[in-house]
Amino acid sequence: MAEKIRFFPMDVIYKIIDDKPVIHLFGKTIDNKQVCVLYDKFEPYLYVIPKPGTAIADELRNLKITRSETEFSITKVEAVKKIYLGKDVDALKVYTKFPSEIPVIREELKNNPNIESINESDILFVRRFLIDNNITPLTLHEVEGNFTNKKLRVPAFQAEKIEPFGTETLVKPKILSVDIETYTPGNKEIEPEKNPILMIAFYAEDFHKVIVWKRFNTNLEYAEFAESESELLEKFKEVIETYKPDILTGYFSDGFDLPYIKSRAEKYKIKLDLGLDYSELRIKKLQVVTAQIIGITHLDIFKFIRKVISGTLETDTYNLNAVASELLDEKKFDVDLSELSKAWENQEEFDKYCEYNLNDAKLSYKLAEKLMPTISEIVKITGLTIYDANRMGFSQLVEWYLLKQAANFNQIAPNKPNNNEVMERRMKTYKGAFVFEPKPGLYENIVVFDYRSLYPTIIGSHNIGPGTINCSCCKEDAKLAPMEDNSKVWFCSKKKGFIPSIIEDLITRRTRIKEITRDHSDEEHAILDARQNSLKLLANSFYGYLGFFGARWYSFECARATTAFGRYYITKVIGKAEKDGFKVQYSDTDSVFLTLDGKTKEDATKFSEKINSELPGLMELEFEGFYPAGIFVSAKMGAFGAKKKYALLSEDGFLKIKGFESVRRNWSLIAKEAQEKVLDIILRDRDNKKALEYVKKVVDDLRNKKIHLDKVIIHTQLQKELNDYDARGPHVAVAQRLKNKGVNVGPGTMIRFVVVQGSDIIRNRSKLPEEVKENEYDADYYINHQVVPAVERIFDVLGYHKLDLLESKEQKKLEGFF
DNA sequence: GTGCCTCGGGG
DNA sequence: GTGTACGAGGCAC
Repeated sequence: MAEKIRFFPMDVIYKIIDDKPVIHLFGKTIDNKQVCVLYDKFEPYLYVIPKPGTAIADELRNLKITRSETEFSITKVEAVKKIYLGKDVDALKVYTKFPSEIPVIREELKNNPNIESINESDILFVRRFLIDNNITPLTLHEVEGNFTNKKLRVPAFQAEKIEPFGTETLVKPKILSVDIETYTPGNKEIEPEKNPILMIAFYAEDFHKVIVWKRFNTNLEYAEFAESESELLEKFKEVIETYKPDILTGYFSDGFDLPYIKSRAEKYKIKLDLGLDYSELRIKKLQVVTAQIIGITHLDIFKFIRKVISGTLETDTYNLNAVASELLDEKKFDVDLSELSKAWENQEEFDKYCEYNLNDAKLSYKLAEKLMPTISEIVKITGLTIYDANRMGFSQLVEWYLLKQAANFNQIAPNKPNNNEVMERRMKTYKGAFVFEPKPGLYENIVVFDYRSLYPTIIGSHNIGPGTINCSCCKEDAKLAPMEDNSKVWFCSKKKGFIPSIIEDLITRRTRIKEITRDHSDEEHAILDARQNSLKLLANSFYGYLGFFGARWYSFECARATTAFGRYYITKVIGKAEKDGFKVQYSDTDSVFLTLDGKTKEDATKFSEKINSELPGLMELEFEGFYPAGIFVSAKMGAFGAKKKYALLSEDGFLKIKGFESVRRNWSLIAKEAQEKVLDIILRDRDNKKALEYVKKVVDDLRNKKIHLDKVIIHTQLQKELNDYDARGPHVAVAQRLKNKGVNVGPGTMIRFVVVQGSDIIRNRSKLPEEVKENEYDADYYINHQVVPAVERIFDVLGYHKLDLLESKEQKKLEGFF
């Protein structure tokens, strides 16, 4: 009698058992128990597209290949009707017994003159299985079959049938976070062959532990001792075996913790057979190192953050401290790691290192917990396992989403480019977005409009994709894309293409979620927000994907047409706005800034309604906001190119500042304050004189040392190791002195310093705030290198000169000489 | 510019 | 494992 169970798949592998490939789906049952579902009825295949007018099915059926005394053969050939890049094709689905036979068959058929192309021969067996059976990790499935005995750490269930069951998602996977500290004498290189692991911290919701292999006096209840490093490693194994996490996480655990543990275990000949199938922790060294445990999802939260989240973060270094500060508002403990090795030898002050170790594990745990909704959504959209999604960038995520959808849309996927194609693709460039530079100045009554998801909606509305470009069915009466070189590019107007359909689906799903989000509680809100955000990230990646050299659905002309349409639509708004009597002040890619110029807000609303009534499909010009006042500042054309610099005052009194240095951290507080205050006075009080007087006051206060020391501290983050700096700026010099004092400094360390009076070069006058007395700072430095540069360009716009700022009441005459 | 190499993260 | 990988920045030429 067959039984039914319901479970959430998490990790998938296959093994050859009894001369058959057997899919193993590790996951969690509905009553929260680990399980492994086995399925042995899925067969490997590839697609062959024969040349028109040829018949090779029988030839294939009889094909026998012998390689190193093994015979490979095709088990089955099915004729299938498919769509390949927009064209209907009669393809052959060619099956083999084992997945490993697929590449052999492909190589054998590669040069067959009757074959147009061989496709989908490089899609991994388990991914093929998930796609073809519509199985999405982390969502509920019903399985029919029976429990069976297998040499696994979890119960095995032999399945006859596996089907998705509703929309339920695994809510709370058991996450265990790991972090190690190692012996690194002299703060030198990390050498796993030489140096032992000293301690390992674990952190989970209901479980905190630090294991150390030297005894010391402590009251820490979570500290546990091992007698040796090898015992420490055995205990590491034990913790994972008994805690049974669904997800093992760490910060850069792919590249550091797990490989280090593996290499120490090898030294002691300890088998790390943690896999739920008793397989060993696997470290794969390709271009990047990865660590995998079968059945337990290894989530390297650092990798996910760098690849997927980084674009939405302020920080530009992705070390644990910086990321935890921004996402969790928590920091690493301030512990000098270079002292760890000494403390280890002397067995002293060990509590703080244990606390440090546990805290790091806790931070990674919290990051994993916080990002779970986003990870989970990406998994549900793409159908990849967490493990796979964790290690992919956006172009790969888009591609796997397309591969999953291709099956639903009866498409055969294009192949990846070979080396030559990649090289050719890399060479090609094309024209990007339209930018209308603002004239520096102060403006009133600014209306901002922007196109919602401009590129995704263009792709959808204009049916842009490699399957619809320059179709023969529309050739005669084609509506051409507005290419800058007038080249003839059009997209099918009779049939919706694969990529445009997919992207419109993403956009409408996101819109629907956004609509219902506000009716939900906080927790549900966070999940829905993660969903809509993941959908947005993915939709926004399509345009880049079309122009990405490694893409299967690459199309240079499609990417080029997308920006061409983008320029067309934004310049259309500009043209119409001008015709209607608005004044266009600024525009970039998908947004326009207009001044009313005597017209009313209602006129502006009507204007956008008119535009919208003429826009195709999902395209929409959104009213972003109305601003009573705003200032555009001329941007320096420096090494970074033209920067967009403006500040707007909203109707409800908020300042919106873009591109000003005040958002950067390596400015003293006094400079930031001065800049914000000046913008505030100019936009809110509309009193330029008052702003000028304010700056003069700050300048005077600095001269008279009335500004507090705290406000002149400059924060700069070290980007690399001290020895790697050629240009030894002030922060590097200060860091060097810190290091000489025995403080551990390195990339990511925030250096605080104050410039003091004197005639020496700046670097030698940069001191730690603690070393400086209240009135020792160099007023002239802060005036000329901080405050004045911060506001100078704003006053330029108002017609004042730099000298006007410096002219203090007491020193008017003196300054005049400069 | 082009090509090659290193590094990020971790201790 | 039906497989393939990044991207930025510095330096020499």
